Amino acid sequence: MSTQRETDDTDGETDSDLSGGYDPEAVEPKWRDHWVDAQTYRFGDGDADPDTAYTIDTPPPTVSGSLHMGHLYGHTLQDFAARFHRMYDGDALFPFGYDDNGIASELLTEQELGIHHSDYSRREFQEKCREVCVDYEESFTEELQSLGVSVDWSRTYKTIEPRVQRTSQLSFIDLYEKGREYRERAPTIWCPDCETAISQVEMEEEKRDSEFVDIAFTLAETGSEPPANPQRDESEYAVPTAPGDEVVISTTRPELLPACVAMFVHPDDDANQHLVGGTCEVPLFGHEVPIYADDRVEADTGTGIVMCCTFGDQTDIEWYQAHDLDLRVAIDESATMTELAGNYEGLSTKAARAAIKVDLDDEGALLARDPIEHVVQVHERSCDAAVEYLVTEQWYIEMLDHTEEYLEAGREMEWYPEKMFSRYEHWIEGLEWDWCISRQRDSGIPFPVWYCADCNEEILAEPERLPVDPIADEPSVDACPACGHDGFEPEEDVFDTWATSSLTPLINAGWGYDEETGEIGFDEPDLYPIDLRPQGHDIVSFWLFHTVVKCVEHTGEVPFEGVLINGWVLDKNREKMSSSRGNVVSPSTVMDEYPTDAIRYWASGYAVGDDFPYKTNELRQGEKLIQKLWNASKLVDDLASEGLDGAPPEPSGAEPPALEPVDEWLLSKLDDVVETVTNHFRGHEYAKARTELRGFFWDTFCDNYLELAKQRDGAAESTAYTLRTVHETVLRLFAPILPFVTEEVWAAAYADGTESVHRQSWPEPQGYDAPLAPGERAMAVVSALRSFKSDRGLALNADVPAVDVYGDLTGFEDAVASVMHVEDLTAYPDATAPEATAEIVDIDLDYATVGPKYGGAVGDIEAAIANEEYELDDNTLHAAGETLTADEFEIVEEHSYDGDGELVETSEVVMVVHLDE
RNA sequence: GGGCUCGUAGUCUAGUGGUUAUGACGCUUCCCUUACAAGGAAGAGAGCGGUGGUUCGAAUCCGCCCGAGCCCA
Repeated sequence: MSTQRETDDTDGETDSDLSGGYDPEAVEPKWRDHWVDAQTYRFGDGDADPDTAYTIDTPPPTVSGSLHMGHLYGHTLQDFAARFHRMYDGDALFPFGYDDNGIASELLTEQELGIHHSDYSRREFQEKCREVCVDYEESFTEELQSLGVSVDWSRTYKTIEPRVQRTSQLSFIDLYEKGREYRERAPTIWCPDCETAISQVEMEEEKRDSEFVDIAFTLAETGSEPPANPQRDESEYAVPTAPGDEVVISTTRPELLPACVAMFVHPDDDANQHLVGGTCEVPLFGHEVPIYADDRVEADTGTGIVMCCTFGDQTDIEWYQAHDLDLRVAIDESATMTELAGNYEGLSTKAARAAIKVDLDDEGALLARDPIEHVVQVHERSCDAAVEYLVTEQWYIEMLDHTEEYLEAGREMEWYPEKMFSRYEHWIEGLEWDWCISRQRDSGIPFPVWYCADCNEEILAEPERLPVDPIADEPSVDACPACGHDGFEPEEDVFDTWATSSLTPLINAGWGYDEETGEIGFDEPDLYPIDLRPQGHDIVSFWLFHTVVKCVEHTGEVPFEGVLINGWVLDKNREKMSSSRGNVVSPSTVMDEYPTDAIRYWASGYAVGDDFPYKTNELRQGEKLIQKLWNASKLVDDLASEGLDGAPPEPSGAEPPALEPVDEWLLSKLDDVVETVTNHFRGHEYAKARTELRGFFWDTFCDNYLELAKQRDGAAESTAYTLRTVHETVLRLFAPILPFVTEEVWAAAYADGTESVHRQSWPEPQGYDAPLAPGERAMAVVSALRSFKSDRGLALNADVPAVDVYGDLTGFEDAVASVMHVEDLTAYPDATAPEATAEIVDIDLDYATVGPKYGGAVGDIEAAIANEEYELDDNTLHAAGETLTADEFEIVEEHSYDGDGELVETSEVVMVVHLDE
């Protein structure tokens, strides 16, 4: 919509005036195009100090489809912060990136084109990936721009682009030189579908239907003398005691039998202790395996005897390492049975599983089969293949020795909301693996490494040569520095996606190698550390964590001042949206039906970090508000212009020499609102800012002040000034949440040229400190008179001959009288109504002071008051043997009145209304 | 199984020890009052998931139970 749009006559497009109704369908596209064309949000154009300007590190999404509600909410939330701080701090860096070098992008490409990466050369496949990603990214960008987020589109990046490749490879070299990386042959988590190592964080659990089978091994020898009467609770199988007896295990994976290297029983399993130290023969395959005791055996599952294969799960790996077991590899990188599997060689694991069951059955070794649903570890999201554990050679970043530093880094950041820190904390405390960063894939960023063909010496590329592709490029050295050999093998692996996407704070601040100084540093050091990192709460543990690891290791500094964690958008029944449930709501549907400002208003209405439901009736609130804002603006425009005898309104109009009390009252309230709202925005409390602002604008400004202003013929200058000042300030305060309608009104009422409301400074309190009490009392009188009229079926504009108010209304008499159509309004400060009698009906205790002071006696005091067993003299209350001072209680009176007119009494005001003249 | 959250009118939400619990949507009644009927005014509607404690006092603190979600095994 925006990037490819024709750019004709943008000046004409932004014409705005306040006539007619507000039409978001016309206004919003106009501004979203204009903002992109005019580069309204370009960073660094103003004269703001880059060191104090606000910076946001937006985590680059992987695009695998169109925008979903999570994107919509996440980006909107970031935009609240960006827009507020752009005004508050003078400028804001709000960049954007795409993560397109990961396995997710490759899977998308395979899916989209119906191909498999192994059918192409690496280069060819990379080309295809980029083509597919470009298409997706373009439409994603358009959708994001149509949301109107204030991203600086001149500061975008893709993680596959050469600049980012250079950064990623430099990161590898820097960490290598710091001694934080190593290469090792060890068991790794392997996806047989993608044919690559993956890290722990890329696994997820899935429930699958499976079959638990009981398989009989043959006992070759026992480790010690069996007990006389071995008993096993709840087992249908006899305890094996002599060679030749059956040793029964349960498994879901019989195809791992050829990889079986040991058997285990629990050390507390008395019935089977005699097996420990003995051996068993594996059925079908015939090899003998030792029997050990280990407390990692789950005694409650199966027969209490388990087999250990290299490798079926993570416990197998632990046993393999702890007991120094053999390595028998029966499954290869593509989940095909190896030579070790004998007759089953060449079968897939699935086919082998079926075949082995048949053969076990033939041999009488298959004792039982039970269908079960169990949890398997699968490769995340789109892949879904069950993982294997293979011994392979991989690169790792060492982390386990620095966990305390990473924890400290987490403590130094501000967490919004605070409770999310514990998720980070627990993740680090539970870390068990270093970070495997190599992937056997095509479309990532290659390791800048070669190996000596003779001695395996690691030879890294020089920083100034980056980016390099070791497969295509030669190392800079002619001979191995270690042994002098002149042949080299390129590293064929690529980085995992987090190795790159964990560098975004560095990418945004221009971290790199300076060829002139030969040092690594920042192009824009003022931008680092980054002020804010927004993040979904599901990926705090890995994405955010890995970013902290990388940045702390590279710079020694914590990368973020604050972390903003967003929750999920749930469906209208508070359930997570998912395609399998069929409850997904697409942002484009929502954006077709509601103004973007209304969507943003809805998105601002929840505490940061909380999940919240998508409810269409919640979106109506925002719709109503933007219409109200528009209509109020029209009235302000009218009134303020007339007030100045037709002179055009100016936001910078000078304060008139004398302000009317009602105007000063409103400006004083505005000061309070500015202060409160600013604090809410600073603390990312958007919902509170929203509520405060809406309340002031709608209730105080529109329902009270504007209604008054409409009726006031005199005091024009004071009113016009106040109307403009408050209106203009409210626009600025609403701008981060409602960018379209505020921009449109601003353009119509205040912009003197091309300046956007989003480039204005944030309002500050102006120092009005008129006492608020008379104004509040005046509003209470208005409210009570409205109620009075409503109760009697009178029109709100019905004339009332006279009202006597018993309270101080200084300065507000005329305003109240005109708005409520009272012909003769008299206020009697500190006077009681004549001919009125007051009767004490109750005494309210001030529990905040009475409670702690009198403790258990409070109940007695209350009882005494209820039974009227108390005495009042002057300012003290005697009850239940206690004496309470004046500040500890309040007398509640009820008035009766037998004069002319009707007594109207509320908690705030007492008055007499005369309906007859 | 462990950890962290959450449970307030029909719906969404505010409220982290002080006693007629906030606001909005929806609902009822009245009103087209010189911006706005997508408006205005007046109302009804919850005793805060259940339960047991602590306290003079609990939606707020503690225990247990029920329900939901996320993270980690």
